[in-house]
Amino acid sequence: MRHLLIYDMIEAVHRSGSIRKAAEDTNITASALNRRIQAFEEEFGSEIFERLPRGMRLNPAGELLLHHIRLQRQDLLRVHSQVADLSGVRRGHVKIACSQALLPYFLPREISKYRAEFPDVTFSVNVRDRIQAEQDLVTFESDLALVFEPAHMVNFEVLHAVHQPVMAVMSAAHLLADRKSLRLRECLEYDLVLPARQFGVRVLLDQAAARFGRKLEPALETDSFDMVRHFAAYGHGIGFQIPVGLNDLARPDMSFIPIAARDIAGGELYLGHLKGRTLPVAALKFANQVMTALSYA
Amino acid sequence: MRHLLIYDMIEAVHRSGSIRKAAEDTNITASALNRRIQAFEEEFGSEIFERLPRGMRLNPAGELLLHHIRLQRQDLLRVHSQVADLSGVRRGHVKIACSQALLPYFLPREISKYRAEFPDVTFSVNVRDRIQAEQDLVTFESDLALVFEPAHMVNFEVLHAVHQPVMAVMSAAHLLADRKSLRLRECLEYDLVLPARQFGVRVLLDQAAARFGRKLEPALETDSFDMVRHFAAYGHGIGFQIPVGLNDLARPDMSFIPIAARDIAGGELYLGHLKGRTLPVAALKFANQVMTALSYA
DNA sequence: GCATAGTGATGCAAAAAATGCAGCGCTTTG
DNA sequence: CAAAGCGCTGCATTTTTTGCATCACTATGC
Repeated sequence: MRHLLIYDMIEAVHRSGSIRKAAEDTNITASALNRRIQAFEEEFGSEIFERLPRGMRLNPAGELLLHHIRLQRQDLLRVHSQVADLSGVRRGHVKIACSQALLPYFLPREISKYRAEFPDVTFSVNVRDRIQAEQDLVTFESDLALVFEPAHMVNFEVLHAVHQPVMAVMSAAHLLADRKSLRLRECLEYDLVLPARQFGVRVLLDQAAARFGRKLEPALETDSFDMVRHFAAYGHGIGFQIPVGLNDLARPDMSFIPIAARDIAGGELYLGHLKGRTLPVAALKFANQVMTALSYA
Repeated sequence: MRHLLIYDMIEAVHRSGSIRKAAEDTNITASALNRRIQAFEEEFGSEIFERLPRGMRLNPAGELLLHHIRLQRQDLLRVHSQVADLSGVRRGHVKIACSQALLPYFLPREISKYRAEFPDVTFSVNVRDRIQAEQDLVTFESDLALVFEPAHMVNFEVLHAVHQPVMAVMSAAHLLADRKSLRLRECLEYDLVLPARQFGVRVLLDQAAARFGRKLEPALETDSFDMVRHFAAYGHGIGFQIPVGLNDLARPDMSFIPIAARDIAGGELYLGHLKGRTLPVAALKFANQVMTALSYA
């Protein structure tokens, strides 16, 4: 959109931190770019950049404007997608920020299912912890977030929530593998493989352990849920995961056993978007599909 | 904002229904305007106007775009007002759609109070019935709506609600003027002056009368709440109003008596804005003031 | 302590885009 | 069937934007 080029330029300057660098990205001369920024500030009624000896930085007014620009752009995208929808074409792009737990089974399955019906809809999936996910929504980096026990929820509008107990994950050959339920205390007798502290499951585990005066000392601490599963599968250790990230059928060599609710109540997996946003058609339809999938999981 | 001129042009064409008429409003030639519209449609990827023999009309895609344009413009206004706020200047403009009942005392008082603190904030007040008010929010004609018993509430995000019993309004010399409470049945013995059918108070009255098999036959039916008060004050009739529109001190010649709750439960006066909107600073601050005023009314 | 490389700003001429004018083809209206 | 109103378009003109060269300034490195 030619008339919104100035917004691209502002963002380019913001990203690169200097007019000259931004000029290259924008395929324009530094002088032209400089004058457009100046003209814009003149019209806007206030400066939006601080002029530092090393370049340009957004001032508070610029930060506010930047958010408007992003909102504006995303809303225009939504209009485009709705217009495409009018003419019967189902196009669009859905951007998802999600917890690692959704990657192995849940999201691939849901995305395939959706694209089977609407092959012209494309997806981006960004792995984010529960703090980053909300930030992603604020910057319009993602349309939807699917996270376990999100941290703030200030800008988060919940579309759906589903309860997830904490599951112990171990080799099918493990001594405890045939149990229907496990007490947390029993697990502590074995090597533990735990997700890093920024993850929701870990927080729940730490809290539970603290309640009976223990501190968890994992044999392996990792930020990869894949690693948790693999280490548990091939060693004698015990890992922890939430059900949505597990699949009995795919792993007959492993055993997944819920931790007794009196030890760890579990947490909520939330699907949501930025408060007050109107989602593009494609994102909204996909969100609806995910909601039913979560309900019958 | 020069780069958003095309939006003004689109709106001008939409308003006037033809390029040639819109060209005059825009201070531009019809040919130039025509080509800008065409260029925009080209870029946008689809036509936004239907070409009729008598002029131009927005097609569905155009309607969607128009809403985006309005949202975009209002959000930019909000940014401006927040930027002004940054530099310590409290500027802005607050647009209110409200019921007639708020006009005589409530809004003048609140607006004065607000402007005493921030004299550079200006206001527009549009009198709207409960159906129009919501429409006003959707078209961004107003930032805030303050209405009694709104009709749909689909696009309405409630900030505050306060209960309002229905009050009988009469001359201080009226036979019933000294009562502490009135049954609806008693009022029906006298000449009635009622607001027209689109108003919330009237709806409540009609419903209540219907419950004991009566149909209200007003001596005077009017769409002016002022008229209701004046007729009641100078005749022997009885009018009806909600408390927020009345002021004992200002009218010692009149008497305001609540109708028994078992006859008419009353209704809610709502303060709200368009669902999902971020209000400009000034509108938000004023809304907060109104909320406290309503709470202690 | 001074050269260097980086920054944003600006005057001026060239290039590009937008505009105004006049006129075409069309449809409805009286 | 003429008149009036509509959107559209070719062409000359005006306005705006751009690129180049250069200035003034400030950290950084030797």
